[in-house]
This record gives sequence, structure tokens and C-alpha cells, in this order.
Amino acid sequence: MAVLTADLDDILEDVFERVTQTRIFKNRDVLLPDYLPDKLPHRETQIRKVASVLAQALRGYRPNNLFIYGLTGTGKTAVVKLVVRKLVEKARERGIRLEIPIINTKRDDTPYRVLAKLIESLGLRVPATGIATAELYARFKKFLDKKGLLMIIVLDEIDYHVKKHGDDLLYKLTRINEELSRSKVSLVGITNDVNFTSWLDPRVKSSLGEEELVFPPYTADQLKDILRERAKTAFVEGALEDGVIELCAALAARENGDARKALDLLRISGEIAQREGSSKVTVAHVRKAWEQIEKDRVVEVVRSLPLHSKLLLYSILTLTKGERATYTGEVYKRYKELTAELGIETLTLRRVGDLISELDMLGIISTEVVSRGRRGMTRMITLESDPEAVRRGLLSDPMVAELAG
DNA sequence: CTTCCACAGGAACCAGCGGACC
DNA sequence: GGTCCGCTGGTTCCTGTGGAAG
Repeated sequence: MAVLTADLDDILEDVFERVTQTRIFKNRDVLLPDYLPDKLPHRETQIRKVASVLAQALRGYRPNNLFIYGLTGTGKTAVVKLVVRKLVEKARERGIRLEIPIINTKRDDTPYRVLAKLIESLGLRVPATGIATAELYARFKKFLDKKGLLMIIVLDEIDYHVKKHGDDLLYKLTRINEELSRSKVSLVGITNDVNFTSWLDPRVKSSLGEEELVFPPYTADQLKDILRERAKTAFVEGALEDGVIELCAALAARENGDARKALDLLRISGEIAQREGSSKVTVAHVRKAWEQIEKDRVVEVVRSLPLHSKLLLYSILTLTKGERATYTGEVYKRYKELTAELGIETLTLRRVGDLISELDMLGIISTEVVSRGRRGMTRMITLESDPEAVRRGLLSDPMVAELAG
């Protein structure tokens, strides 16, 4: 352990030396998830389709509603944003009154907030709460009609909204044109969930699906092209060892052809290489990055859990030790002991069941409803993620740390 | 074949909060 | 300043259920 004997100056000197000497990145930012490139390889047909539907706006007509499906990281949002950017430019040149708000309904996840965003896009401020949603909708309609313009509303990740709040708002928006005299509205819905339409009222479905477009997952080869394209501006020449791009592409292709994941992976591989003072990004760096992404995700998710979920997870962790399975009853018993020890209130079994489901959906644990015959129905619970990462996430909470002693 | 366990998970309801409206 | 509103994060009460034990 040379590190223990070296003195601080030497260590820091060494680290600074390595980090500044080696140059891997030319422009790291182009690998970040929110970077919007002006070239999107293998999305020509989708760009064409979106553009041809929305371009009606340039002639002053209301474009057909458009519905876009595709898994995460297939370029849906990027394509739409790119087309919208150009379209708004053109409309301005031609003096057409066109407004295209893009609303992420996962971030703004209530009907209220969606409407608030819409009103804000018309240039008006809205209180964060306090008004009935129906009233807000009435206001939106009024202001919109007064302005007399063409509005294309892009609702990103719309499946979240509908699953949480139903298709009420969507239904109203698809029919809003009947109540407007001076303005027109088109809708673009974007969803990750391919079976999403089963959640919709048939009338909404047919109206929203005037035009439909599917974004297929990228293949490994296509991901390679995307990564190569970005790598050109992201890395200094010769910084990538042979096979790095191929491996990133292959790993991400396995994850449903997710381009975002592929880009993350490449970026983090580069960061690891840089930190190690290596002059090249190697395949080994990619493998490390892959593990790190998963662990970081787990630590972060666990850290941001509410206290009672953490206590449940802590119960699961100690009961399973990362190996065997446990059951709802066992977990609840352990959980009650923990809350008693901390002197805090205990949630009901009903609520705990929901919290366990949430942990399952987050991918931290996996559960399966099983019958143990006379011993009743229960959920079989196994820890799905790296126990060390889970422990780290949990111990960052002072309450849990107190329990662990 | 029937019983019966130990929960799953739906439905309805509630308290408290922050904030706008009148 | 009381009232109304939506949201969060709970509770209470309830009906449903797969399969080992009897």
C-alpha cells in the first residue's frame, strides 16, 4: 500500500499530473443525454414523416394529430425537437403565428401542471396551485382563442400522464378545436409504452392516431454509427482503442437498442480512462463503466427513497443477505422491530405492500406472488441488485446508519 | 375434494399543507 | 382571513386467491 506511506502532496501531484497530462476528450458535452445533434443517423424516415405531417402548419392548415411510439433511447424526442426547431424557424420567416410547446408529462405530471405549462407558453403566469383544473382549462381555451394562432402541443412521455391521471385531459384536448374559433390545435403524443393505447378511450385513440409513427430500436450496427459520429467531436483522435465502440454498441443493443445508454456508456468509459491517467479508452474501461452505471443507479435510487422504504429495504437486505428469498410477513416483522427501535410510527401492512411493489418497480428487488398452500399467499422477495451498492445507499441515511451501529 | 392460511390489492376516505381567490 | 382546491401519503375495510394440508 504505497498510498498509505506517500504523503498528501505526492498523491495530489500524481493525480493532477495524470488528469492534466492525458487528453481523451475534445468535447465531452456532445455525449450528454440532453445534447441535440443536428444529424441523427438512421432516423431519416422518421424525420421525413414527422416533418411531412407537421409541415402543414406552414401552409396555415392544422396538421393531423401525430402519435409516436418507441422504446427509450430510440430518438423520438430528438427527432421531434429537431423538426420543431426547424419548423418554428421557417414559420417565423414566413410570418406564421405558430406556437409549439413541448411538455414532458413525466416531469409535469399532473393535468394541472400540463395546463399551467400550456398557458405559460402563451406568455401568461399561472399560480402553482389553488385553482380548479377545470377553471385552468377554461382559461387556457380563452387565452388561446384570443391569441388566434396555430398551436402544436407536443406531449412527451404521455403514457405516464394517462396511467396516473386517465385520458380526461387528452380527450378534452383532442376536441378543443370544436370550441375554438380563431385558433387551432394539433397534438403530438410521444410514448415509450407500445401497448399504451389500451389505456385510451377509443375516441381519443382514433383522434390522436390520425397519423402514427413507430421508432424501432437501434440495432448494434446502427448504434455503432451513432457512436462513431459523436465520437468524432467528443474524443481526440486515436483516443479510442479498437473494439470500444463495438462493445458499447453491443451492450446497449442488448438493452433494447437504447442510444442514450450507449452514449452514457461511452462517456463514462472515457471518464474512467481519464481518471486512471490512461491515454486510451480500452475495452476494460467500458466493462468497468458498465458495472459502475448499474451500481451508481442503485445507490442513487436507494439514497432518494423515503425513510420507511429504506427501512423495508434494510429489512430485506439483512433477511436475504443478498442470497436467499424472503416473504412479506418476515419483512414486516423485521420492519416493525426497526421502527420500534427508532421510536417512530409503524405503517400498516397494506401500505407496506405498496412500498414493496414500488421497490420492485424500481428494479431494486424482484417479487413474485406465490402461494405457500396452507401457509397462505404472499410475495416472494429477492434482492435484485448489488448488495454492496444497496448498503451504501442505505447507510448514507443517518437513521439507518444508527440502526446498523 | 374441501379447507383455510396469509397475504394481495381494490375502494373509499382522511389529514395536513401550500397557496390563490374573494 | 376564511374558503376552496389539488396533492401527498397515509388509513380502514374489504373481497379474492393458489395450493399444501387434512
